[in-house]
Amino acid sequence: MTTRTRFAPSPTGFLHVGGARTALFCWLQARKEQGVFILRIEDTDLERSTPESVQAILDGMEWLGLDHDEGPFYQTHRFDRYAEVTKELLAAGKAYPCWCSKERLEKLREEQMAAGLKPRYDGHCRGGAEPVPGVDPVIRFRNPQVGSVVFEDRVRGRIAVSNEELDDLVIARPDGSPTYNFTVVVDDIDMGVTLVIRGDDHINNTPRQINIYEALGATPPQFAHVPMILGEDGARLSKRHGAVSVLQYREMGYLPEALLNCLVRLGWSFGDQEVFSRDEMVEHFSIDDVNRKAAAFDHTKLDWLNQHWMKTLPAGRVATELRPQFEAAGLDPAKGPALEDLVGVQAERVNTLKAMAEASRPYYEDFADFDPDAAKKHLRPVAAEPLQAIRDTLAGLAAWTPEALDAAVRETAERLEVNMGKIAQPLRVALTGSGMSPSIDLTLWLVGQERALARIDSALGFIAERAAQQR
RNA sequence: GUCCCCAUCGUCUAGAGGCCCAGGACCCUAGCCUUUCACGCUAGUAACGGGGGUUCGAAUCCCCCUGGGGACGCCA
Repeated sequence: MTTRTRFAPSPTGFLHVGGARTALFCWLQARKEQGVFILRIEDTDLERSTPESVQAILDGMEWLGLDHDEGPFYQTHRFDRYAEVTKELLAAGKAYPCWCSKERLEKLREEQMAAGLKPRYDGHCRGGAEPVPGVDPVIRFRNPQVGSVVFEDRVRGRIAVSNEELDDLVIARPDGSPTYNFTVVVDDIDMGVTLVIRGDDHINNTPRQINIYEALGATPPQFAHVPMILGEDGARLSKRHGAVSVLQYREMGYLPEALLNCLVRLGWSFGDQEVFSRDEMVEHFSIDDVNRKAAAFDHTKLDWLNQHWMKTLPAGRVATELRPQFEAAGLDPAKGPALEDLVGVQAERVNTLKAMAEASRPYYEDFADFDPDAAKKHLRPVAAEPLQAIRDTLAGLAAWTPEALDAAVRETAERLEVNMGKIAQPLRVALTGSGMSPSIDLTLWLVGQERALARIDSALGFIAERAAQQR
């Protein structure tokens, strides 16, 4: 039987990293077994679901490259189907209407808590109750009262829960709209899902869902409950941990390859291997190897992986992701070196694309001032001669290539009998305004001949002006 | 409160009774490389939560404790 997995987020917010990892695991397992990956939007909560969230989830999935084979299906389009199944259950006596008021239920809950019991519906209407005039009833599932539900979770192992712990859950509200525990079961049956991979906050729901499968005469799928992702402080990941939305990571300049790589290693490993390409993940991943412990999301590791992938991926691929960062930084890629060339030089110097765009500013637009510290240290009168010398050499250079530029700088230093530093540092400050940049040949290469000459002239002017002031 | 789940360096993890006085990676520190900043390379610090068992032998199996998380909705 072909494996069919599904990712079923509810559109009440963005796609966060926890959801993204669940989606990744579903996707990987399907791809690995050449199965089918289904996307389903669980939007039965009309109050909280928004079209923006749906779009954010779709965008996030697309950016990560987690493509689905079927769907997206929307539960709101399937209300007729749920109503139909509810009717069947009612007809078979496997569900019943309940007129209990919320007030009564609330009071019941409080009493049970006070008595040290687990709050559960007491079955007041289970035996058939008198309709309350003017009140639309909810529909409750008639859960077995004896025995226990046992299932073999593919990451947790055997889990057993006594039916005495469960109660008769609501499957339809007074207005007829269905509830979560019911819709998932109906959908997973209708969509032929064979393996349910989801967060372990759903473990407690599983036994009651299995009871519904059985009431419907269906064989439950396999389950795999993956541990949650925690924030860096070990608490459940939430907004206050900063970025949790996948799309925010794109904005911050992370590559999807890096985020995926980081996520896949949370709760899963393959020997000592840390770096995984998409293909390697598919090749080696197995849901059965996922461990049970909740893991904390580590941003520093993501930074490391991001840089790794910026250095490793084809420059053109990285450039594609870099382009939006230029726009965000207000930089025009047309006004400087080709982004592919830039990536080749900058990838090893920063760990996000955002930082790369920022660090590349001098190659795309003129800067107003020299960094005061760098200028003070390197744009001194003694630097005037080397700067003039290298300017003259550069002005006559026919080939503006890293090789030619490296040779030009070295020869000039040799000719003047000074250390490389004596010429490279002032030149660096002249070219970029700061004391930090790629190696001097590459810096020159990126700045370009025309700009380089003009900036050296500015620097020479700055030195002269400063000398005049001090005199 | 009741039920369920979890427990190896700061973090992610390897480890499925002897190969482990516990390995890798990130972070951090030191050194090397070097025209700056990085990259790279080398080295170092750092963990089996506690207590009982079982066993010739336990990080690995069992029990208790402690600590953490989750669920208990007419949310998903």
